[in-house]
Amino acid sequence: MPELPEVETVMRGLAAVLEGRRITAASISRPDLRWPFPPGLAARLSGARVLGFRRRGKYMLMRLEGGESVLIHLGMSGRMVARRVDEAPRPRMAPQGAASDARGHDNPPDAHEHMVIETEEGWRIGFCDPRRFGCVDLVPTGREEEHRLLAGMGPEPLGPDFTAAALSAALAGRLTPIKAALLDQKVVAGLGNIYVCEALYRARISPRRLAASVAGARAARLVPEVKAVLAESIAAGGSSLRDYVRADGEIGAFQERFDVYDREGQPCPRCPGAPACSGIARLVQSGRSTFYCPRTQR
DNA sequence: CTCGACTCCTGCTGGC
DNA sequence: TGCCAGCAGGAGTCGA
Repeated sequence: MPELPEVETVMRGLAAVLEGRRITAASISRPDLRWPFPPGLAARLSGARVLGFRRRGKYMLMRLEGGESVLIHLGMSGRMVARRVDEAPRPRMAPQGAASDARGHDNPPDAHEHMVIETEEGWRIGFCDPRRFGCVDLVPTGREEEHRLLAGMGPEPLGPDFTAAALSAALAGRLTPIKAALLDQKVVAGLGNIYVCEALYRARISPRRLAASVAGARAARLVPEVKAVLAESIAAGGSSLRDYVRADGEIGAFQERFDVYDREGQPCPRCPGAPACSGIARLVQSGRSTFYCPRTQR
């Protein structure tokens, strides 16, 4: 489930292969993902040189020569798989080893590969998205922020605009739990379920706390923890859960460092042996799992 | 305006 | 050992 660090990692992988290169071929294998592909996408990609990449929240923007940028969202299951054109597809990477491959029921490696582009240097990039929650669109370069999916998005959490004061202002008056508010991309761009849980844990803030009450000292605690957990994850190459794989096919390592996410019942790293701490708890908020330490998060 | 429920989709997991 | 229900969740949409 790509969140900001995973998108950043994928984007860096793509940039290494595509930046400054010319796209020699592009193809689309179905009419839509979450929404229809823009008309003529394959034709507009073919022959264009890739000038650069940037990221906005969980969106990647690939700038093409000719004044257009490609907007890409990986959704929940999106992967970018890069390989040489003349290379056989590599088997899908199984998180627990190759055991499941032997049963023969697995999809072929290229299943759900909905968009493919190739470069003059012989690279072939496939966008796989089994659940098809991702999307691809075209937007005029320089006007990306006006795109309906980017307009109104909150500050970049790693940027200078994401401050305690800005967060407090965004949360003022909001009666929803802080957990839900941080998932709102209009409050801050790029956080998902995993990093919200991790940041709240680090900041010792209860996920159930009223968003509006996260101001002052609490906001001042939370903002640096959000930045830290994201920066650490990017440095580790993102986290890799289930079907998410980096552009280069290697899996990220950050999931080994989760303090709370998906660790229900395990000891809280912050209170080892504390009799009052019953370990990491799980609760469901707006239909999603939240993991936290009931003793130290208030 | 704000918030929560619902929806999309497929692969993986766990319980029987 | 195999089957299948249930869960996973980003984010737009809609109804209260």
